Parts: sequence; structure tokens; C-alpha cells
Amino acid sequence: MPAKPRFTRQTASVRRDSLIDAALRCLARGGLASFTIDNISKEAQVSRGLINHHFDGIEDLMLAVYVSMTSTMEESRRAALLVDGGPEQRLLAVVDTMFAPPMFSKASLRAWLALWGEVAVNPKLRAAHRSSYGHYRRAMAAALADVAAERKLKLDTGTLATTIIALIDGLWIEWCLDSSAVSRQTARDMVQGVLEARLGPVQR
Amino acid sequence: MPAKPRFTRQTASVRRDSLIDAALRCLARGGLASFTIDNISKEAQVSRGLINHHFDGIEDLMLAVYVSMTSTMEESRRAALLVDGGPEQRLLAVVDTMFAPPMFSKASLRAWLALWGEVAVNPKLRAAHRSSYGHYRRAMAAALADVAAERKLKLDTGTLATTIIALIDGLWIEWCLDSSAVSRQTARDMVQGVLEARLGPVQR
DNA sequence: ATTCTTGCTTTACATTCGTTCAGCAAGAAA
DNA sequence: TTTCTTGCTGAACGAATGTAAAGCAAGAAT
Repeated sequence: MPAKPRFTRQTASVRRDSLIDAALRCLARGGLASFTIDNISKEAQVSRGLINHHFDGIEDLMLAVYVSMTSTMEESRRAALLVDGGPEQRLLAVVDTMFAPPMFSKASLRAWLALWGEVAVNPKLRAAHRSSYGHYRRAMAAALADVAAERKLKLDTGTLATTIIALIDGLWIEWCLDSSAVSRQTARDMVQGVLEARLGPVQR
Repeated sequence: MPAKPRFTRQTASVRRDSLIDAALRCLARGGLASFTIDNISKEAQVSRGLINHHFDGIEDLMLAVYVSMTSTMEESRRAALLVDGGPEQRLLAVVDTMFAPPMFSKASLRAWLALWGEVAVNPKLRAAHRSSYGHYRRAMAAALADVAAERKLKLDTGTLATTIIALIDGLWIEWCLDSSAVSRQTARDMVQGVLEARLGPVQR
């Protein structure tokens, strides 16, 4: 009878995802200072050397984490746009998505905050960010344009999209750093308030 | 003739400020990863040991940097509130302050981003943040209330203040991470747009 | 049962990290 | 000038960092 295997073998793709998830948990728990080979390999219950086997260094892993979080966000957004109803229902569904898990959770937002700090000084992360936010902005602008078209409104959807995105990011920060300042519901209401000021009454 | 002194002696207070400034420059230049004893002492052109002489460790220095940035922001806000004109001019002056140097600069915003990531996981920084943003919120709410009173409007100034603050923070992020997404002027206009939706026309 | 691929562990390494502390020296006080 | 205070240096320390490379072993293929 053979002893219990010392490790289980995974396909490269599965292991990569597992490492990314572990890295994300470390980032959410302790911020950038916890984003280390030691911490992450322990969290993923693998040996120290494995990360450099699957990623081109710790910086590459951080980029992978960023891309992973971006994908989660884009999938949620895509799902929201499939909701039943008219243009305004789709728009509100997208907004709601940003104030519901998995995005709207302390863990996820702590990770975003930690990463933004690095995006500001890391060229590769910055490139990923610009691409991701470009999609975000276009999707938001398109959703706004649909509502505007239905209501025969003429407005700068690009600018309004940027405003809404900035407001959402800002509310994320407020809530993440001090939950007593704003709640999930009030945050959502604030965004809806700004939307209604431009689009007229909007209801779910 | 004595050789050139190996170092110049400063009062504790002056040296502390000098170290805080150097630390801030490091943070702005390279993010959290650059916030190290080696980097900062080199930037301040002092010996490695001096930081631990004036601060209770590197974490204490980071807190001091946070407090320093907060003070800068509060002083600018106080100055803005002294501007000539009515309530709406004072309100706009406060908003303008947030989109002009020293706050609205790549260096300063990179530092904020780096610090926010730590605020999320560091109790002492979090306490400082809550205190600082409490002041911020009250000041903004008061400025809004003055305008509302003058115009005999009835509105929830607390909620609107939080909305405006979140919007400003969000626009800071957008601009800091991708200047092509928004400019100083458009950012300012976006905030004014949201304000006018609630308060009616506002001009400088 | 045997071979073979390759995912994985392990060890070793050079750096860099933050902290400590004994003692030097700048410059005001005497 | 001499004394004295204390801001400051600089070396030493252990711990933690990321990376490289040699070889083990899981488990599919044969």
C-alpha cells in the first residue's frame, strides 16, 4: 500500500487558476504587503517554487490576478445586459451588478484598492487597466445611449458614462474604507439619483 | 579649517517633516513597494538609522505621511471657504481645490492610491481615514446646506456630500490611472453638472 | 508491469527588508 | 576655548524577499 501522495498533480490551467485565487485571497486579506511568494504558496498549499514554475515571476502573477478580476467584472456585466425589460432595466441591472457580490464585497474591493496603487506605477498593469476600463466605458455609454434614444434625449453619453463609473468607484472606496459612511442601498440610490437627473425618472 | 560637516543637525520637528516629505516622494514615484527604509533615507539624504530615531518604525512613518496629506487637503479646503462671494461661490471653490494642485497632481494621487490600499487593511490608518473623511463630509455638507438655504431648497445634504466626495475620488482615480479618460476641466464640469442637477444653475 | 512526460518539490542563493544600539560629532551653551 | 546635549551615523543582526536549478514522483500512456 503506497503512502499518501505528497502532492496532487493538476493541469497547468487548473493550477494557474488555483494560484490566482490564492493570490487574490492574500491580497484581499492583507493588502499588497501580503502579496508574497511565501504567503501565496502557503495559501494555495503548494511549494514555494511552484509560482515561478507557472508564472514569470511575482509581478506576472499580479497581472494575472488583475486580469482575472477584470474578467469577473466583465462577465457580470454581460449577464446583467441580458436581463428582461427595456433599456432602462438593462442600465439599472448593470449598476446593480456593481453593488452586489462578488464585486461589492470587502474582499474584492480591498483587492481593487491594493491593485490600483500598483496600476499607477506599473506599465503592464496600467495597459491592462486602460483596456479594461475602455470596455467598461463603452458598455456603460452604450447602455446610456439606448435609454437616451428611447426617450429621444440628446446627451453626451461618453461623458455621463465616465461620470457614473467614477461615482461607482468612489462609492466603492467610501464603503470599503468606512461602511458607516454609505450602505449598499444608499450607494445604489446615489447612482440612480444622478442617472435620473439626466434621464428622467427610472424605475426597476 | 575644519572639513565639511558630515551632516547637518536639525530640530526634531524639521527633520520629521523632511522625512515625511521624502517618504511621500518615494510613495508617489514607486508606490508601496518603494516605501522602504533604504529608499526613503536615501531620498532624504540621511543615514539608514534616522527614520527609526524619529518614528516608531516604518508603519508609524506611513501614518505620519497620511496625516500630512490630510492636513494639506484640509488647509486647502479652509482657504477655499474664505473666497469672496456667496454660498455657491464657496462651494465651487472647494470643488475647484480638489481639481487643482497640490491635490490634483499625478504625484499626490499616486500616493493617495497607494495609501488607500493600506487603509483598507491597517487599523491605525483606517482610524485616521475615518476622522479625516468625517471632517471632509461635514465641510462639504455644510457648504451644500448654505446654498440650499439661500435657494430655499430642501435636500439631504449629507447624502449629497457623500455623493460628491465619492465622485471626486472616482474622478481622481480615472485621471490618475488614465489621463485620456478625463481631463482636469471635464472632471470639474462633471461635478458641477451633478451639483446643478440638485441645486439648479451654479456659476463661478 | 514498465516507461515516459512534466507537474511539483526542495534546496540553495543573493538581496533586501526593518530594527537595534554603541558611539561619533555638530553646534549651542558655558 | 571647553563642556554638554542630543541629533545623527553606521555597522551588525536575523528574518523575509524573489529566483534559479536539480531532481523527485504522480499518474497517464504503453
